[in-house]
Amino acid sequence: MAIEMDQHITNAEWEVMRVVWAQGEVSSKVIIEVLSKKRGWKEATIKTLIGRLVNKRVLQTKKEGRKFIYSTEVEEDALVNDTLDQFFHNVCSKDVGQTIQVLIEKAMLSHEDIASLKQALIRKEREAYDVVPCNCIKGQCRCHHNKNNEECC
Amino acid sequence: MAIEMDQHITNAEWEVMRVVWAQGEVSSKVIIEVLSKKRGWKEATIKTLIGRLVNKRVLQTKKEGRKFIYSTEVEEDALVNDTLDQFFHNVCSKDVGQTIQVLIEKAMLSHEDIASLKQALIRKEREAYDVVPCNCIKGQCRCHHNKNNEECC
DNA sequence: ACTGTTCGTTTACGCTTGTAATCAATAAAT
DNA sequence: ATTTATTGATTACAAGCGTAAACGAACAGT
Repeated sequence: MAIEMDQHITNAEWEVMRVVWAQGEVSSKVIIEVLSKKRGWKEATIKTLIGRLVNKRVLQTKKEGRKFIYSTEVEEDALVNDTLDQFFHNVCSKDVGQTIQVLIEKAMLSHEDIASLKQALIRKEREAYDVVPCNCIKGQCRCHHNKNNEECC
Repeated sequence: MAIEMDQHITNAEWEVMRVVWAQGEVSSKVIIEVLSKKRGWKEATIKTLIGRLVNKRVLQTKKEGRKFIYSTEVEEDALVNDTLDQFFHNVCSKDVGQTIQVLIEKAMLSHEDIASLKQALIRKEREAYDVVPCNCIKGQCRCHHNKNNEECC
């Protein structure tokens, strides 16, 4: 990721970011058109969101006449991956495999996706565990081996 | 999932939930022990979080003397999956495969996990797309085929 | 030159969240 | 019986968030 993404992007802000990612360089006008239609937000609301993203330096601005063109250095896939990483802190490492499986089952995947995922799994085999070590602390995980270890379970 | 999970669980609340999921039936005392150690939270803070979860009816209570035993009907995997589902609304369906791949690459997986994921992929092949249809609206996605369609791209 | 429109900025406001202190009721200890 | 500890409930409070109106400067149209 190009920028220190300690920034938290809220749900409403994601909508704005998606427009910026889609368009690359974009005026507030366009963002407002897209989102007022999609979400029924008032112009003012969308302006607020843009303003907040600029404050957080997630959006860059370039003056063009009296108005601004917005863009971002934050890459979409980087932010998606970071956000998911964050979330997976809430899940025991032993359960991640199962969780990914549910994702696969629910996703719409192409043949190409599937081939690529299979390849990834094959590569993964080289570093696979017999049993994935649990990363939970004692008291926060059901697995209860290793009871005397601070690092659960 | 056993209960209508329109409920939003905040990050801080997840910590409490993980204790409840780990223990099944648990007193505030234990929750406080675990989380004050893990997060350095004050007793009062953790009580607030428990109280909020009870208000949201995410936690059930059973009186035992003057104190309560807490439990939940919300299942961990259901909540994890719901939350991920939610999040994936922010991602173009065409990109989900790639996103899952990054998850796989970063995850710790067992041989068993991998075998199971492979199976899931094989099953998935039967309903695989040649090209995954994009579910974004116009203006929020880079893929620009089908320009005249409201449902992008 | 005036007027309406556009667009960024400022202000608003109630709700949620993280973090906690205080209070009140009860139980335990002396 | 009085004191102390436990524990749930109430109150607090600043920051973040969703949603938006109002303001002011600059532009566009006439």
